[in-house]
Amino acid sequence: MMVESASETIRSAPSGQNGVGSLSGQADGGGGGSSGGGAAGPAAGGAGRDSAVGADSNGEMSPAELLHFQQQQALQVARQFLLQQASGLSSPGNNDSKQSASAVQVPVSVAMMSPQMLTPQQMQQILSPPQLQALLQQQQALMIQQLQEYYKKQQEQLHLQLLTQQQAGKQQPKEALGNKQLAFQQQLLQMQQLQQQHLLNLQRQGLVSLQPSQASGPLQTLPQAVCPTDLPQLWKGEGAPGQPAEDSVKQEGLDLTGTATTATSFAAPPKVSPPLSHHTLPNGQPTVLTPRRDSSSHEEMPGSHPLYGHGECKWPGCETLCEDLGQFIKHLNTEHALDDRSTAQCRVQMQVVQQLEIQLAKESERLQAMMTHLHMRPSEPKPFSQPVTVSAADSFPDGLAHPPTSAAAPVTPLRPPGLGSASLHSGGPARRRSSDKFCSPISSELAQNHEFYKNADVRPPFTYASLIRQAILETPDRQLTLNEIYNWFTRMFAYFRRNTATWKNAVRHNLSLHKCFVRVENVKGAVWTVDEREYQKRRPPKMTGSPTLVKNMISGLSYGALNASYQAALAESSFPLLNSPGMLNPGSASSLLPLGHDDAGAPVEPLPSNGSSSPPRLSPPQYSHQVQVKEEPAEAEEDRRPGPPLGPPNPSTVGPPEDRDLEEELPGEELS
DNA sequence: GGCTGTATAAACATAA
DNA sequence: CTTATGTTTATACAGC
Repeated sequence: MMVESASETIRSAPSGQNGVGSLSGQADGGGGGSSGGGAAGPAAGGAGRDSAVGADSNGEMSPAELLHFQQQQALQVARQFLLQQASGLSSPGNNDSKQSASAVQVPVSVAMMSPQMLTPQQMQQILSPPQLQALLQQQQALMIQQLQEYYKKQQEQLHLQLLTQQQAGKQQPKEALGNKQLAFQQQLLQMQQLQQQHLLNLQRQGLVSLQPSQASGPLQTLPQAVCPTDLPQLWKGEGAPGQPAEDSVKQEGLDLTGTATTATSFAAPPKVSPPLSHHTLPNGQPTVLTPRRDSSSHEEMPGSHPLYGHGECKWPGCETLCEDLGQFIKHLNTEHALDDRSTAQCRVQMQVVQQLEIQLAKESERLQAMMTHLHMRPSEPKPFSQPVTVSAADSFPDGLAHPPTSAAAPVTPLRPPGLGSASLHSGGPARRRSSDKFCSPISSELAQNHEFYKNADVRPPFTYASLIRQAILETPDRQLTLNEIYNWFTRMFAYFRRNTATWKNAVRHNLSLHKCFVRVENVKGAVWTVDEREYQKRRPPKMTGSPTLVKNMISGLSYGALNASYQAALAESSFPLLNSPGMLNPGSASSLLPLGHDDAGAPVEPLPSNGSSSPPRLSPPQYSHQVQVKEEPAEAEEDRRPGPPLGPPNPSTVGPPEDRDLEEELPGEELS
């Protein structure tokens, strides 16, 4: 093999991988990645990772860095403070608890994802509290002041412009006026973006070092919520669908809060995001990721206007169609001239934006609290005293792959409960067989960590097959085209927003390889469906019987200190059935192991909040029915025996005909 | 050490 | 011709 050189010519992704060890490297520390050459793998991977990561991932920080981070934190705190003031929801206690809580998480999630950046929480751990506090207070005050000042100035400026324009009135040539208004609009937009940016920054608390640059790339700083590749999307959201600015905000909000918005149609940039590119931008600049055309889409194009998109005016409440920019400008000048009405609308819009921002802040905070509550043990971070270094090194041998991306796609302070660490630990690819089975409750796990996977560049601990299945099952029709599957992947997992060539190939490979995936010719082409029976059938003996497996997993997961609650969480996520989802009781951990079967019970899997999918899933029989609906290559007939549409599937193959509602995760006990 | 399941990579085939 | 979609084959790993 040694196809490396060859592959390089074919696609950027592969080459990047080998060279940098993004996917493969991180996967198994060279295991999978080294496929090209057994011996060489590890070595190469190791070298690459060391050199790349070593520089910036070590836990130690220079004084300068510390200061930088402090400032960043101060900035964020200030922003938050501002917001809270605005919303009247100042809850210092809340804030504190949140921070301390996140501090605990940091080690794993953050460290793995962005070794080179410490979160404020971590900073706190490193610095002495009094020190930090003094600094923070100082800077906070400063920042707050500055921010307030800034906003004030902006407002004044706007006001001024409004006035001048009013005076200038229509006396000026239309063009001039148009320009002025344009400038005004842009400024307004800029300001809004700035504010949004602040909010977003707030959201990705803990992350820093993104240049708070201004207008140049407002949204670029909103990392974790949006993967670089999604930016265009976001912008489109704002600029295209003829939505007022508020909508864009909403979108972002959605993103942040967890709904799958971004990648809806996310057209993965055709093989353009080799890991390498990420690496080159440790600071999170997504530039590389965004192909020219993408970036251009949101860059101010010569002939574009923030209030003009998709041929129509995007002034709030106005959807007048305009042939071209010129016409639009005219329209703008006539319909939205500087009058009381427009000004008022402007103000309203500002308020809307503010409200949304506040709302976003609140929701974000709530989410944070929820996550920390559910996933983290408020316990002391003692084990992580040196989180970054340790975890980065331990769990992610190749930390390299992550930093970059994480930088680009910031890291969420959250971390997948339970499995999260597992996945992180194994790092790799869904390559954890056990995880697969064990994770069968994928939907539940997914539901719980939906947010996490969506934003964090962490490889989900599921096999491709299970992911594909999940994607398909989440659909009302239970069928998806290949492209839709791709989209689901990118939408649900930040991880799959890169290395597209690799995982897409894997997806296709899996679809073809596994009998459980059935291709059905449809009116609009071919779609893929899941043959639940096959799927269950192929599943290996559940780990029910093999405590060792479970044990191993846990031990493996607990790269060190896994406390009971954590384990509980882990177990919970793995065996949702046993524990009511949502509540983890530490004590339950022990009970989990025994339980066995992931599928045993059933069902209830909380669906991903994204709702797009139909929560109510069909029971197995129905499934099969549906699946069969489509005619299909009779080939595997005997195997998958379509069985009567409704009738109990073949007993032999399908254990519980009656199926409890178990939906997907059914049972595997049938076999055993 | 053999099996099995999975991940990756890649060569091909085929249809749009 | 290019691209997307599918199929297949080969190799490497991990767990049993």
